[in-house]
Amino acid sequence: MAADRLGAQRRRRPTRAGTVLSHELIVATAIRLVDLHGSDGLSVRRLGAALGADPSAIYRYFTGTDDLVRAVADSLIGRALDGFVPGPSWRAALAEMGERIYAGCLARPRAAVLTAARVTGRVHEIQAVEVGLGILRGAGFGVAAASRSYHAFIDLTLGYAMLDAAALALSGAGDVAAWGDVYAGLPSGSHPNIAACAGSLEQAMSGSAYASALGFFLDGLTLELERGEKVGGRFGGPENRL
Amino acid sequence: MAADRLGAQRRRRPTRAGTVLSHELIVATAIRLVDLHGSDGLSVRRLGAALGADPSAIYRYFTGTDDLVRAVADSLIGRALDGFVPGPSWRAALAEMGERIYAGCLARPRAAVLTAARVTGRVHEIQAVEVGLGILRGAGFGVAAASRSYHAFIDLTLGYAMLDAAALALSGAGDVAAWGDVYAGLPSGSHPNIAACAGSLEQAMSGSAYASALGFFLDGLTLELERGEKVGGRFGGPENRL
DNA sequence: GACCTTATGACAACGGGGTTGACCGGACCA
DNA sequence: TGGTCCGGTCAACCCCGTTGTCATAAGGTC
Repeated sequence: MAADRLGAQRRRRPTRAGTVLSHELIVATAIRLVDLHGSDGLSVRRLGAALGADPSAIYRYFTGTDDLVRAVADSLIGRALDGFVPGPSWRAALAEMGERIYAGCLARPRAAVLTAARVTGRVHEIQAVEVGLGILRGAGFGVAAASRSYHAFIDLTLGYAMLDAAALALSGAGDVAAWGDVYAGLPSGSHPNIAACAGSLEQAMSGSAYASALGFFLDGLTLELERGEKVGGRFGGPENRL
Repeated sequence: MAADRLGAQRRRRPTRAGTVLSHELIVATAIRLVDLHGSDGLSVRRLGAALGADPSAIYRYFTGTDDLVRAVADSLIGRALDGFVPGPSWRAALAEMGERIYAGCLARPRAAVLTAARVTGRVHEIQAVEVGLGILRGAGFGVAAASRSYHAFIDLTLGYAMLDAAALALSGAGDVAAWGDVYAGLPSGSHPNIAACAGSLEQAMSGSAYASALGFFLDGLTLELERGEKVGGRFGGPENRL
């Protein structure tokens, strides 16, 4: 009986602590919790406490943890792309869309780790797919090529976002410290290349490679588009390489 | 007291059930567990049961769940790159390395989801970094460029691997079903692009975009290398774009 | 306002999880 | 033979997700 998201619920009784629950409030509180205590810090019980409500009340709004996480993911997508309207250049539009999503993930790394790999199937994600496909189709890709290109694009973005977010989220907690601690002191005898790169390795690993990877990717798309236009006109056949 | 990985432990007492524990056995059993019951199926208690040992015995070998997961991750890296020797062509070598890691992740998607974002700081990962840097430096990249390129390369690979593994691991469990269920039936009025791409979207989303993305990436690296060689000789300055 | 319906919050309980400290037995060395 | 200590076991701690049941206030109807 939980989580019918159609139509705002009509009867809202304040919690014992006085707060009035809603999907939005719960999701927002969950995001705050994750930001604060890390991705492990999100638990139904803690969320209930943070809301001033009994944990089980959450099950009136979401079918379970999974459903809640998906709602969180969708909310983050919405925030990242809020107010985004693609300009005339498909390349610039795609670049901005990617940068926005990437930046949104890095802004809340702990939440991104939790959500970046999820398919939400909700409004904001659907909207993003719609806009992304529109950009690509407007550029001249056919439906098959646009679908595949969008997939490659969004996975590229989310992949880098998740890895960089994970590195950021775990900063100092052990994982990333390894780049400084473990890799810095390896002897050049057994690991000549690591030793040679010692200084720049840690710096490179803590930075982001998304921007350049996205550039390469867009270059590839551009090339493919030109090739497709030369061969098959505006709607490249489905047999394009990508 | 736990988990001094230096030197094989000398005193091994068989478990009540008769098995003789070791780091390797525990890691292998953990991988088997994850493959079987999914990433949530790995628990210290279940692992203990599967080993025929008390759960707490595991803490004699690993400091905690995190340490164990890192060991699992490193073991998977080792398997993926076992016997890999880069050939003379840096591009082919990097491509094979990427494909191996990617394939290794997809072969055990449930384990990959758990481990792909982790920095293990252990032997196999170190070996992989050493080899990868060697390939790039052999191609002519300077230390800074090689470090950055390796980062971009490995994140590209792991990012796609993790997303595709997640999609595979959750097949039928809700996430991926969304592409068929939610996106297939959207009206063309409100979502014209999704509706137009309906057929190819689901297909595109279930497939992999890694191969083409890797191709784009290698094209970009090649271009950058040529440009660097034209400008600064064999060792391009650290100010290269990537 | 009285009354019924029902949405929704609270409570208690279930099984399972990670982790720890105490215990202890047997393996190794002298 | 005896001491040391590695490493397996046990019991217990507190946290977790989830569910079934109950209680109560919101909202509509008359």
